[in-house]
Amino acid sequence: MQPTPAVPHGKRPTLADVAARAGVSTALASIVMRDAKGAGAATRERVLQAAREIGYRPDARARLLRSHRSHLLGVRFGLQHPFHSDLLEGIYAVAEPAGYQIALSAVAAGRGEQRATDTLLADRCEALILLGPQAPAARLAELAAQLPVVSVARRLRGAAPGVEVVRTADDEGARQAVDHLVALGHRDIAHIDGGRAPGAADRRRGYRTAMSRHGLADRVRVLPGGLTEEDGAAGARALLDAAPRPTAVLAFNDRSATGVLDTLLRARVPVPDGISVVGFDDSHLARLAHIDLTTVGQDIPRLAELAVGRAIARLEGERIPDGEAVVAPRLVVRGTTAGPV
Amino acid sequence: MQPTPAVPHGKRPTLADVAARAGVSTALASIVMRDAKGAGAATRERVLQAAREIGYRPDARARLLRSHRSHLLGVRFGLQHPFHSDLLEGIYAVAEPAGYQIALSAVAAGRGEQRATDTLLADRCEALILLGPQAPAARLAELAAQLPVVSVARRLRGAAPGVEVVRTADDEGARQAVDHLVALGHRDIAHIDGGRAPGAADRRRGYRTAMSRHGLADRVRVLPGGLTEEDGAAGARALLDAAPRPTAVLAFNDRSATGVLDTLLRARVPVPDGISVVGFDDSHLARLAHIDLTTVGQDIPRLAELAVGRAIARLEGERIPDGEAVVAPRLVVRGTTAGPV
DNA sequence: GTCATTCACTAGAACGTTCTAGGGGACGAG
DNA sequence: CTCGTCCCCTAGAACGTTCTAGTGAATGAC
Repeated sequence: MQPTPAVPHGKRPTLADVAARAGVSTALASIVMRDAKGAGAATRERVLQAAREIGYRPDARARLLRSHRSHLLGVRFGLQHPFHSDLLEGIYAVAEPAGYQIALSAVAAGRGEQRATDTLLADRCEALILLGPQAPAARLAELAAQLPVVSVARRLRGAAPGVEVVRTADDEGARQAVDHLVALGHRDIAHIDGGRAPGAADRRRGYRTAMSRHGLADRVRVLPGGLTEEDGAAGARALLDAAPRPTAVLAFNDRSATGVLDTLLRARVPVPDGISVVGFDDSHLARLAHIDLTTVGQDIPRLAELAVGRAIARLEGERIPDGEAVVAPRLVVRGTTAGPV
Repeated sequence: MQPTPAVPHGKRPTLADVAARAGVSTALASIVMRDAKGAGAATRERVLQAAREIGYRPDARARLLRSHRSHLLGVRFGLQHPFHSDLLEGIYAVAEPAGYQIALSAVAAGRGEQRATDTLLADRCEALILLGPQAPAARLAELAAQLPVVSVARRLRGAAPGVEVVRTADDEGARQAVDHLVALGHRDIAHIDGGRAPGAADRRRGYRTAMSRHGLADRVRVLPGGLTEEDGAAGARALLDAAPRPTAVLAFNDRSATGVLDTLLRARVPVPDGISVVGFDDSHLARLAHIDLTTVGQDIPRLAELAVGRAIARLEGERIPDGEAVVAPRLVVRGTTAGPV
């Protein structure tokens, strides 16, 4: 027999039940459950015992209702973004040890950002962490007037006062990729971009300036792309027809790079000996042995730490260094890059 | 100027504020906010106007604290499973129109199933929907003694009384794949399995019985695999060395199948003309034009609908048909299967 | 012996809602 | 005119917890 819950269904045990069973006041029971000081050792044990026996669980709602602080961080994320899942891992890892709970709200088909935000606000979150928000800056500013808001992985140049921004230095990442390729001896380096995706403009710019800095401004070739394998594949097909054919490609992200690799493979162009390929994100995909993609990694744990840190800092009234928190990316060299033949 | 929230920070407006501004009792304001009957049209408008002006938002916690029902379904999911994300899409789509809110809790590194469950219980969820739970059946049964529990995509043969089970007929899916390949003329059909992954045993069994039913028991070949691209790639390498080389492969899932495709491509074995490949899941991956994988699709919307439906049925006291809810999969024929040469 | 201090504990209010019970007024039926 | 109904509305309790303000006893300082 497992320890009988003693309360079959319907009404769950309350603090008053615990107190009654232990023969103390609810206030004291509360003290014990919160592990606050003000209770004797013997009584403490007696209360805990009583709680265990009747299977008591504190009611988070009542608890938050009464306490002034809720210690609850609302995180809004997109269900279809593996990158967001990775960030969430990091956010949990930082927030819970810091004494903050996480309330999740997903953006899904038929459940827009606004809707997802509303439930977080209704849940009395103290601050909002928005992963890759798409809403107009004005809307974010409006939110920020009500509570601390952190935008992760979306650039907002001054357009949304009060919103904390945490992001990767996308331009710097593109620069690192170009530098790496140039160091290997490449000169004809193309970029299949991410269109209007967040970060795409910065990566495009980083690619352009890096090329110029190497005196390769005339070799700049940007192909319109997007964030899926499909976009990468289409870009690669366009590249194969081009003359002169570039010897290296920087894709917008790993998914796109996978599409590039696939197209090259089908066209019997060896990688990296025929064409070098660089991705962006260092996703699980890139690490797979049979893909083994050279890519620009985002420092996800650091992004998560900064996001949570800024939110908490704002809540606890600390002054925060002005401006965005920009995290440096790091090139991960694997098997898809080599010198040109 | 945007509509000034009138409450800068700290204290958010309460129902009493709305009532005071509209010149009515809080009870009446509550009626209006809940859209319940018992308020005149003019007053209703006046209250709504007041609420709008001061930027009032109902406090979900206080609301749930008072009402006997919370109409809150707790959903536990794994951050690293795209399949769970897809299920969540479906769950939101069904639950919200039915008048139920969703509380999410993620299983992440350093945040086990137990911990994830605890927060849901503390939030006073009325029922739990667990996606791919790994906990021992006894633990699930223990939970089920406290509140309705639905396990999605994990088989529990009678070991956890009180737990509702919703899952795909994995054996049937494997059968459909084999039937399709046999109809195309294949006889040497291999299976790269999923090891200990949920569903793997059923798919293995389905493959075996289908082969037998076609009189191909002596052609059965099961290779040890897993759920990643890597596992599929390894299995494919083993197949290429085998004699006689099979003309078709059923992979455990799409990720595995992608690994198979990659290996075949590298080995210059044309697909489908050299070897046919079938996946499982019909993930986004499979649908990509340059992969175009024939695969067994799980009916995700249906799984979600059943999961939510069972949870709600249990809550509202309806009698539920005995046994598991098993959803039929459906073969999606794309470009990676054809007759043998 | 008196006073302050500390400690273990308690009564009761408070958090922001919803629910129960009921109070007036208007209206129609008899 | 009286009664019953219906409609709009309100007072006050309740939900399960934490917080504030204490109470009484024991301890220690002088």
